[in-house]
Amino acid sequence: MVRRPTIADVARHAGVSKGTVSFALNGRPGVAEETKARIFAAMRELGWQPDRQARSLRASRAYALGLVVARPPELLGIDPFFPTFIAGLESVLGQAGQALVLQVVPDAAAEAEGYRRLARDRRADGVVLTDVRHDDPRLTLVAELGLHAVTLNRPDTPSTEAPAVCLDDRPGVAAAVEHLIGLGHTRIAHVAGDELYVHGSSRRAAYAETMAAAGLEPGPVAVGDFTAAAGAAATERLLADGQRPTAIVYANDSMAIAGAATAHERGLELPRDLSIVGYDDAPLAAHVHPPLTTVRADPFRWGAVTAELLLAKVEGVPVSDVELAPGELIVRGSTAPPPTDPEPRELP
Amino acid sequence: MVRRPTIADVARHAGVSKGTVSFALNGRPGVAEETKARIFAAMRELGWQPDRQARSLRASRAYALGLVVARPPELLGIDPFFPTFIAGLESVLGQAGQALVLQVVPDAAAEAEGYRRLARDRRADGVVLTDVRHDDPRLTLVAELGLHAVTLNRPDTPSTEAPAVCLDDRPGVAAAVEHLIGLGHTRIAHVAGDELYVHGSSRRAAYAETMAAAGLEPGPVAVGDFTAAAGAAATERLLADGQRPTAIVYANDSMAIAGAATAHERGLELPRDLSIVGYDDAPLAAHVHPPLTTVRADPFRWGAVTAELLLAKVEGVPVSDVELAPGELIVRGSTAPPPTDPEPRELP
DNA sequence: TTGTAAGCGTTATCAT
DNA sequence: ATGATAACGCTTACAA
Repeated sequence: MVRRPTIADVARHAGVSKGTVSFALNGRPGVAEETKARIFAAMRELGWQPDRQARSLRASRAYALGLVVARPPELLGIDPFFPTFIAGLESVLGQAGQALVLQVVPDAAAEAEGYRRLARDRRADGVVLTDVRHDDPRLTLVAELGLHAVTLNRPDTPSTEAPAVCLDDRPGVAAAVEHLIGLGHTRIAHVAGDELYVHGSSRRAAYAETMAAAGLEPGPVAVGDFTAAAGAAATERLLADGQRPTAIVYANDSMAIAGAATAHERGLELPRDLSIVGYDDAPLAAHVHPPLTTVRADPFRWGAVTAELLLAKVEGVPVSDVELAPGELIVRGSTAPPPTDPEPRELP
Repeated sequence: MVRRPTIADVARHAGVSKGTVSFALNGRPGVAEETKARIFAAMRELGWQPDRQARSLRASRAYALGLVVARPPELLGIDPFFPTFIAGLESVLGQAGQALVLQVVPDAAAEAEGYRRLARDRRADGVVLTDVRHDDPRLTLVAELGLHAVTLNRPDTPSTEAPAVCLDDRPGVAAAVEHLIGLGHTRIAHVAGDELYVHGSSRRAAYAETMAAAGLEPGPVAVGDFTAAAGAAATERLLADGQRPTAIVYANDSMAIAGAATAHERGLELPRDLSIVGYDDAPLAAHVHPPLTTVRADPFRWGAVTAELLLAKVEGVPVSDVELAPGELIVRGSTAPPPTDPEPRELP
């Protein structure tokens, strides 16, 4: 570990003062072209880069963004969203010389503590708020903490402080329901995600509205919490019902895959006896039996755009909400016309 | 945003000098009990906490650990390991007032660049090396960069510089093979992970050794890369074989689940016609059809222990390798005795 | 156009 | 036992 060169070394090498080097570096007016060239040559020669820690102290900036992920352990491993979203964030942050500081915590209380730590230790200049909840308390929290923030999709009480990066999940769910209706289904059930979250209830609303728009009675709805176990339990409830649905739209792929397994266990054959649709297009979706019809969003791009927006906001650029292209329906083998007999066959 | 108090404010408030406050804070000898009490009272009263950025500059430390995850996008979303491992890291780092800076990159070249950035920007004091490869070039890289490091499992040329946190995957794979042998299987195939990685080849070796120890011919081995698509393709190859295996041991759950779907497509019924075993116990493993027999390690604990070891190393404490309890076999519905007819039934 | 010097908030080294 | 003062490496008034 050799001592790394400082701005003073560069200044000495170029025969100028520290201040001049700083001005040249940051492109301020008032440095002659010729000296500027000499300074840059010295920088290259010494391999000097401004020290981030010194700059951080001086500017009181972290040059980093924060992300606190609050997920129960079972949900963590299966959600295909986060890793790809983070890769998207990173694709922008890396270029910008910024870092991502990540926290993974089990629940909402620990999450709040996470934001507090981020602010107290000046680890991040801004944070990304994912999994927006109804009346989300984090909006006021981050405002108090003086952290810049952006939300993924709009909270129900939009904050003027935190712009939203929106990827509307309703068109995808609507397309799924319409696809099933087009196949001839009329008894279409829904396994919703946790209604605590905006994306849980917006998917549910899209389902109900699309059914209603087609003149169909919105079928039974079972609420899960996005985990595979909840998807299995919800499917149990729906299938035990007298008027068994011929199709089920799930709020995510994990629940859909677990639901398919549950249907299998009950002796149903998919998609002959039951059609199912997921949401996310998880990497496994194409590789289960039958391959899962689902909705594919673009988490990578979502991450990239989120990073850009938040960085701009941190820099003081005025920003406003961004709308991304909605996810598209990917039709695979888990959907087919409903059974032809007027009444669904009895369960064995 | 009110100006936060500095150590000078505390000193003034307590009627001492900055130096004395610092000594009291860091528990150095040479501060009278009575003044110490006065100083702590002042700290509490003003709500002062030492500023991390100033401390970082002074000590030339980041008070953070780094993790660079290099994964192809398809593999990212499905690997149940990372999120839980990170949660484990976090459980220790949070307590210790440290942060985790994460990078997610697509390939090995970007990964090296990631470590360079971490070091150049002084973002992390140490890094975790996951997915250890044979002749892993990262060991010398991080040494050059002056980053402390620990590896997950031992590289084949163990570095004295970077201790390893080991969770041997061989006993789990051996238990899987023995379980199948106990059920009466003799033609047991293996779908290996990428042989580039130590955990790819160690699982394969454990499979082969256990077969040999039981006096069985190690069956065909197909190599995948841990993705679902590769698992499906590998399974195709194994099933197309004349002497079709009656059981397959996969190097991870993603490939196993995809393999099960492939077998289904070919008209096989699981576990009657084919038994399969995975590795990881992904959250979905218990919720596919049939529920997957697999090996469960403990990524959370692995993360926690890794963080402890790496922090100790950063602090200059002498450390050595740590061995964790190996994963255990979880028997579910995807394994059963082989078909009774002497020859496996013909494929339709 | 350039140099000087004063911060940013710590910790460490000297005195006292 | 405590106080003054100088780093750490940068940015930015202000002077020249």
